[in-house]
Amino acid sequence: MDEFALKVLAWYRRHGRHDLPWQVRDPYVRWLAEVMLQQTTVTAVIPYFQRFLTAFPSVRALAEASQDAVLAHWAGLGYYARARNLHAAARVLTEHYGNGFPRTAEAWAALPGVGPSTAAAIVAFAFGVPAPILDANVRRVLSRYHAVGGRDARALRTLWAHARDHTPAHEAAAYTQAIMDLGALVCRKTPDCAACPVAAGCAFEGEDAPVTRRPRPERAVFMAVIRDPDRGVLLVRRPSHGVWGGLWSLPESVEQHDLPAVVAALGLEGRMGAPCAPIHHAFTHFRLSITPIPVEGVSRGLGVAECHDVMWYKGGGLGPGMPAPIRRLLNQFLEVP
DNA sequence: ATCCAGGTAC
DNA sequence: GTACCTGGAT
Ligand code: SF4
Repeated sequence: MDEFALKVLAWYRRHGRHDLPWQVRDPYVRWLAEVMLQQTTVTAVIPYFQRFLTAFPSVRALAEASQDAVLAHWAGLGYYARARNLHAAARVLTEHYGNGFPRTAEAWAALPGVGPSTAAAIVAFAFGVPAPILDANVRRVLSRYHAVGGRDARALRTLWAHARDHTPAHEAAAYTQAIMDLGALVCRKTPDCAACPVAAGCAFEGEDAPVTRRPRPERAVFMAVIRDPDRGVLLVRRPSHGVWGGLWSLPESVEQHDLPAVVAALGLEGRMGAPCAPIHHAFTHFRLSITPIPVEGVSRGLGVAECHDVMWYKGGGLGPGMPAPIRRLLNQFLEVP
């Protein structure tokens, strides 16, 4: 076996993570966990993983669920295309694989929301297939160990080749977790090289390739908080593509003076209250300022009936799937009416 | 307020 | 290349 892999495996037995809740063989569990772990840290994932798995304990249960139920259990975790893709992929799996699963990384990667690293991690963990991964942790380790500069396509190809060369034919599951843990626990942004099992062969010179950060433009929206003593707060479903796709949110407009028309289009009449203090929310690619505007005295009996894209929410329970800042905002409004 | 952690789809 | 999220640390 590759010397590098031997050392990483030996380190992992003593210092790696062995009790994460998804460390089982079940392909469904590993798939769910790997998708949740995309762009998301372990501590953020754990509570969502457990709730989600309780609600949808099998591929079939997930496939038979509504998208609303799936999004409700994903709400707050972010990157909601993951939930929509997971749901769609569950339906593909039940249709094409029955109660079975793909056995190759290529077949997994053909499913929506499963890219090369996720696919490789799934087959390595569930079936012991020696498929290389290159997530952020592995990439950091290998780019330093082999002194691969740059973040361009050529550097990426080189790193994939190194990942493939290091991945052992046996113990692929343990090695995959081991190299991820090494990146997460030792070869962090500021590496702890004194604790690293492969320091002797490492070519790291102390400088990573620079990351380019784009400036984040500002956007602003106004959101109507339409309250009714009996029915709660009115929510509308967001379009299935774009930010917060498919989640429930508040009626909104880009211009404040357009908000009454948005409310009127829902068949409602009420007084526009004074705007509340804006909420600031940062996305990867822009910053959003949300100004809530309470709408009071909505006439009883008026308003569109609840339908596929409009609902009243009284609070309590899991509730509909809402973006994190909207959830926080509503918690305030529903606590202090 | 700003930085930081983290893959896939188009 | 650009779109897509959140919570925690500083
Ligand atoms: S020696 Fe340091 S830089 Fe090299 S792989 Fe280990 S932790 Fe990373």
